Amino acid sequence: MNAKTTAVAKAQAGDRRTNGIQRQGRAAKVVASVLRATGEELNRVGYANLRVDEVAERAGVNKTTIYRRWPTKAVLVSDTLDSHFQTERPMPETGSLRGDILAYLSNMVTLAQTSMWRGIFTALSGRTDPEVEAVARKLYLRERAFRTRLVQRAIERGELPRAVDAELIGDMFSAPILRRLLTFGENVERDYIEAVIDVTLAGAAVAGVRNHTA
Amino acid sequence: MNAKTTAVAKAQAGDRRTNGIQRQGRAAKVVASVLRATGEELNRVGYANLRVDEVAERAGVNKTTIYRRWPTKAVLVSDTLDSHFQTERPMPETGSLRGDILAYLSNMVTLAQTSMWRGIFTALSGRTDPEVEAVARKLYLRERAFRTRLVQRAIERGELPRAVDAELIGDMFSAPILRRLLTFGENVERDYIEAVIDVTLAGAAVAGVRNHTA
DNA sequence: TTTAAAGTCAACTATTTGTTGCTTTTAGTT
DNA sequence: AACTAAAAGCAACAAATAGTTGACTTTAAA
Repeated sequence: MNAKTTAVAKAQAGDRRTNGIQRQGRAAKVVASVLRATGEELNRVGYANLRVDEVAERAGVNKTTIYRRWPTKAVLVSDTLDSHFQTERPMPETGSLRGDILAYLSNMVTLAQTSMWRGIFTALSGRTDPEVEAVARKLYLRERAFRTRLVQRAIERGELPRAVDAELIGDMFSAPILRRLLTFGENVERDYIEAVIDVTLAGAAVAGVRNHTA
Repeated sequence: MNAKTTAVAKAQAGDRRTNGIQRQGRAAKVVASVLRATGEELNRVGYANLRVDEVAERAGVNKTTIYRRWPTKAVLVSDTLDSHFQTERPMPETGSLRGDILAYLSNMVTLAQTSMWRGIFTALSGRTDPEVEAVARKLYLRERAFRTRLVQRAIERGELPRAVDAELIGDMFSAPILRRLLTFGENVERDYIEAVIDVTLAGAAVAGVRNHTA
């Protein structure tokens, strides 16, 4: 699926007539440049209007070069998204669940304001190809797990009752924010974020919150 | 923008040599057939892969006929969405806010399971054209206002404190459900819906929930 | 200096959106 | 029943863009 991986693997294999791994410097430069250009174009025109020719031009590279590495536009975008989700975000450590959630959501809103991430968010909303959908799903599950850990820790510290469904609480404080960020690229004010957190945590604190099975 | 409206207006205008409104029966049949076919194709292949030729074939109509009424694919889809949002949904009247919200969300989940609405939801997520985006925004605002009214009524009945932000509460019980429905077409179980409602209402009941400005 | 991987260039195919001119059908009017 | 104008059908287009191919050039490592 990932043409870059394929190319690297082929280079590493190298038969008798091959002199080992080569051109890594040049290849790395091209890959980095194309992925960056894809992200920028994504931001400029969105997924549906992304033109491979324009990505090539912005990257200072020939269209053919892109097609030799990435078989389709979908794979190119999918790889671009992937490359930006490599870095694991650090778990917030503010001392309170409320502070941790606020840090998590503020970080998300900040990211959504950078041009690169706007492009990525655009692609995630407008996805229509299986490859891109797969990346979106992976990211979604990763973020959900991250939020669940955040809440679970707080339960273990005794900040919330044991009966609380950590995954559900994670959904509840993130969904209204994500919906506004992703659906129309709306800005989200800090007051709104805090209000969402307050209602969620007040609701979670009430004993007897039932578990759901999912 | 809406080519159908334009055509009807032209027919009604009618100069000396025109014999008034004509062919309404035929025109209506074609419009209905094309809009239905568009919804069905939307469900089958999604917005990005929608082919006007295939819509025409499914509608039993020539491609040219579609282009004469709807100038672009985006307008066709936009009109299709519009035509399915005409009917105002009745306000639930179960006697309690919890019941009303449950009815509202259950109805939404049920709609999302029909093939026609799956298509519409697909288009709403994958929108990339201004016309389609405009319809999506209109629908979003309408639903939000509907939910706000639902909560506001309950506040006036004394079910929730006056200080509660009705719009925020509406966002909070709907966003997690909509996110699952729209983002990946996931099914949403009744337990999950009830859990979301319980946490939201418990949180809202706590006095001193701050208002946000938005 | 040699060599093979990787990039460039230009020309190509295939698909799909949207257009145009002409012909045919249809439903209301006479 | 014949007439007429709107609207549908049909076939042949143009334009944009994804993706391909083969011949040639550049690059970095041995």
